[in-house]
Amino acid sequence: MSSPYAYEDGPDLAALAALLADRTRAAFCLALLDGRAWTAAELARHAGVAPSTATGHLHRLVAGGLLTEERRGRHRYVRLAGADTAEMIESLASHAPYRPTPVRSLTDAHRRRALARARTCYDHLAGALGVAVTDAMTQRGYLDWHHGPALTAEGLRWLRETGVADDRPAGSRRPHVRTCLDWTERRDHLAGALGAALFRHGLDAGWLTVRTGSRIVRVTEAGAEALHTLLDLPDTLDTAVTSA
Amino acid sequence: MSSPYAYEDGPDLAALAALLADRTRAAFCLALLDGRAWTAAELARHAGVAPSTATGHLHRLVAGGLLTEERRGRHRYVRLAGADTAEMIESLASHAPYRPTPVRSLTDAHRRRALARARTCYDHLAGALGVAVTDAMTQRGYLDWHHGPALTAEGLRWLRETGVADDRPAGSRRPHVRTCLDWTERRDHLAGALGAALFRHGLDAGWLTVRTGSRIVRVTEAGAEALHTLLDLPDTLDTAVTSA
DNA sequence: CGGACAGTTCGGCGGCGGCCGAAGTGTGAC
DNA sequence: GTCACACTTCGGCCGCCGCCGAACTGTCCG
Repeated sequence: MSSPYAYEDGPDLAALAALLADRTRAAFCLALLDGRAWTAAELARHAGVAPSTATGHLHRLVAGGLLTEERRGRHRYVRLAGADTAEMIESLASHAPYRPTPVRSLTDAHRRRALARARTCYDHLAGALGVAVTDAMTQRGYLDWHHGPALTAEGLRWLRETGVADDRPAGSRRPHVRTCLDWTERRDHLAGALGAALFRHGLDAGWLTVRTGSRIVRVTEAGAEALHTLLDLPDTLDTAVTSA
Repeated sequence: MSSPYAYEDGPDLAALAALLADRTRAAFCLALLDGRAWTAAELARHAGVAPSTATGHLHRLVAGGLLTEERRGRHRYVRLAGADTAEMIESLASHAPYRPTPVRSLTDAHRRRALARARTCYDHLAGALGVAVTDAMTQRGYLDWHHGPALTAEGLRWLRETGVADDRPAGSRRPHVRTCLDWTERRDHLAGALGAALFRHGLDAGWLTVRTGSRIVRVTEAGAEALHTLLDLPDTLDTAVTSA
């Protein structure tokens, strides 16, 4: 019993944590939370390290199962291994201390405000807008939190009427309704398969747009109108949503 | 944009992960998942390091907010900061690779089997028994997974009849029904406030016992009978539950 | 074929951090 | 008062690992 680590069977928590315990690798993972596949060079530039350094980090992350890679020609595309990985990272991030950084410019300030207002969280909506949508769905009786988050019968009807394609693949083990702690709002927003379906619908319907390479979500005019009629969200999303 | 880390505002994922990225600290946290308060010396012996080494690690964990400490006389008691911290660690552990260790003795084999059969997971039940209870509650219609885990009306009635004290403190933000990935079974078991209430009731009613300093849960004779009549679990828990 | 470019491998440097033992501080028991 | 003991602080050792630049491999394009 006394020899060091001898009876340390069980999950190798330290090995997993070590993958995220480096600033550069953490920056990679946070960037990849946008759900896209990035190339090694993109990530290297993003984190401010040399390509050779990025290579090593990516090897470790892929070997550790956090990332999957896809070689295409001379490019190495890399993405998060799956929704569960993304949710693990988000959940970890929501427990992590916030690192304040001085605002360096006007565009920087704008970028941050936009990110706090509405952004993607892997494959669903986050930020003030994500929380607002979740709240509105609750208030209108589409979500019930009494015994954990759940979709109500009215919610199901509402989804059908709205035309949200919420069919889960039969074999999928992904939870349907799930919450995800929003790290700017410090409150739950809707995640899981339902959150993803909702967000996908928002894109398909032309309510939301996302610029490639960014997590910032913009609401179109049609989107503002839809959110107003469907969920009573204020038209003046820019101001109203930001203040909350 | 290109200066390293300059725009790295946001959650400091790496700092949090670094706390868990060391074998000794990870062993501390996993041990503390039993929900008890441990002394520094106990943890040091458990992990096989010198007391002076443990001191340093505990300082970091407390400073990082993962642990809280309580000085009493010449002892320093330390415990997980809360249920959310415990759940974060459990969720991380369930994603971590399993580290196989050779079985070293007969008692070791017994200990592992007992741990896989039934153990505590911070403040609720885990292991094969935890999963079996969750399954039985689902099969009898007490839990509904169709739209995320939720307690049904029948489930609520059953809890009342059984006498489980499931009153949540009014101000609590802790989720009521929650799942927790079991790392031996690789399936969900019941967690959250409900899982804790259920486990507490099992202890109070004399159905379950836990030896101090261990996570192993034993089912009493009365417990086996109760689980049989209440949930149709087989009497022969030792054999039946183990095989699953 | 040659040049541009993405990614990789390798060697070497530097620093962080985990480990210990020895010595020191405070608490509790007798 | 004296001893035992829990914990702490400090100094020093050692190894790991993150970083880079330079050289190399392979792909795409003209």
